[in-house]
Parts: sequence; C-alpha cells; structure tokens
Amino acid sequence: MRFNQEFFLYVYNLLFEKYGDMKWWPAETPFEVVIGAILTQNTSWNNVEKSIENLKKFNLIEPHKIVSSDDSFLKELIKPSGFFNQKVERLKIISKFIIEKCNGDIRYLNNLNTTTARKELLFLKGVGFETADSILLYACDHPIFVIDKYTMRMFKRIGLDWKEKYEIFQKGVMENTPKDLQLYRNYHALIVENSKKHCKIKVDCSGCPLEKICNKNIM
DNA sequence: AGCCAGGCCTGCC
DNA sequence: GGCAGGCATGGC
Repeated sequence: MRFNQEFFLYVYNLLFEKYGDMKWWPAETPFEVVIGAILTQNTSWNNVEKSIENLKKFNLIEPHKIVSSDDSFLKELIKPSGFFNQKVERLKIISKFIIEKCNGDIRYLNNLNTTTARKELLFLKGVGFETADSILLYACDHPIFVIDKYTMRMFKRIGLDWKEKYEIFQKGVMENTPKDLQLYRNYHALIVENSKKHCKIKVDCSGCPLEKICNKNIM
C-alpha cells in the first residue's frame, strides 16, 4: 500500500460509506467549539457534554461571561470533565484573548492566514496543537487536518509509521489530500466516530469498514 | 479495581 | 528536544 492521495481518499470513502456526513463539530456556536476543545483535553466527550450543559444553564457560553465569572463557580460547573483547576484557567485565558485580540469573536482568525492564526493560538497557555487545530478547523474556516490520539492509532494500524509526531502526521496527510474545509471537517469526525466504535486500544473489528486494511495488533 | 478518555505544561536530562 | 509525571472525573 502506498500512502498517496489515492490512499487517503480511499480510507475517507470507506469511512464515509458507513457513517456519511457527520455534521461536525457538535456545537451551536463557534465559541462553544472553543470551550469544547479545551474541556475535551484528555477527557471523554461524554463528560464534556455534562460540563457544557452546566455552562449553558447559566448562559455562560460567551467570552466576557467566562472572564467575569468566579473561578470556584466555574470549577463547580465544569467538574464533570476533570482537570478543572487548569481548565478554568485555560478557558479564561482564551476568552480574554478573544475579547482583546479578536473583537469578541474567534472567527476574527479567518482574517489571518492559517499559519499566523495557528501561531496566535499556540501562544496561549493551555492551547497545544490539537486544540489550536480543532479551533481553526471547526470554530473558524481554516482547512487544517486535526491529529489526535485516535487519528494516530488508526493510521498506525493501517500501516503508517510516523513515530507519533503530531506535525509529521499532519504534514503527511495534508500533502496527500486536497486542502478542503469540508473534507477535513468530516474526515476527522469520521475517524473519531469509527475509533469510538472499533479502533480504541481494545479493538472491536466486527463491522469496522477498515478491517481489510487494518493490522489490529498495533498498539 | 483498574484502565481509559478527542492534551498540555513543567521540570528534569 | 525528548520524556516522565501530574492534572481529576466518570464509564465500563
């Protein structure tokens, strides 16, 4: 198997045939994407949903409301998604950034080129590669391929050996796919969906659309 | 009971 | 620049 454009679109099509258009990211507003991206750091989405529900109860899904809310109150609300001490700090830092540098709307980053916008986000404490790229792709309209634990595991199992380096995986995929916003949005969504069902550490291959090309013994 | 979850930062080396 | 250790809750 060669890892060229044909390969990556082949994998996409296998996933698409099973799951279709995932309509990702699951959020009502761009800022909700930002919140979710922080809260889901090393945390299952199931837990994140509870936290976001709590924030919604108090109408806090807006940057200035996050900034002006009491830390201990916010910690209580986002408790279900864990790491609440650092995550409250991170939510406040990025909210402040949005207010001060983005005129209150994260989509301001659409005015910058992708590389510049990415750097701006990566300056922020608590925003690493995956969080930045998720925000660029799903809260804004930057076509960038998000890598996460699921993505690395899946690609490794279907034959790629890129040594678990985020930017190597990202470059490898992006050099071999059309830089298309909708494609990248749905590709990542499909990988997550398929991984949750079939491609976790403990594999469950029955019904997995990638079964033919997967070496389940990896990881 | 213990492992895992849609990372990231810090402090070592 | 690489890498263990810490961060915290909920599901299985």
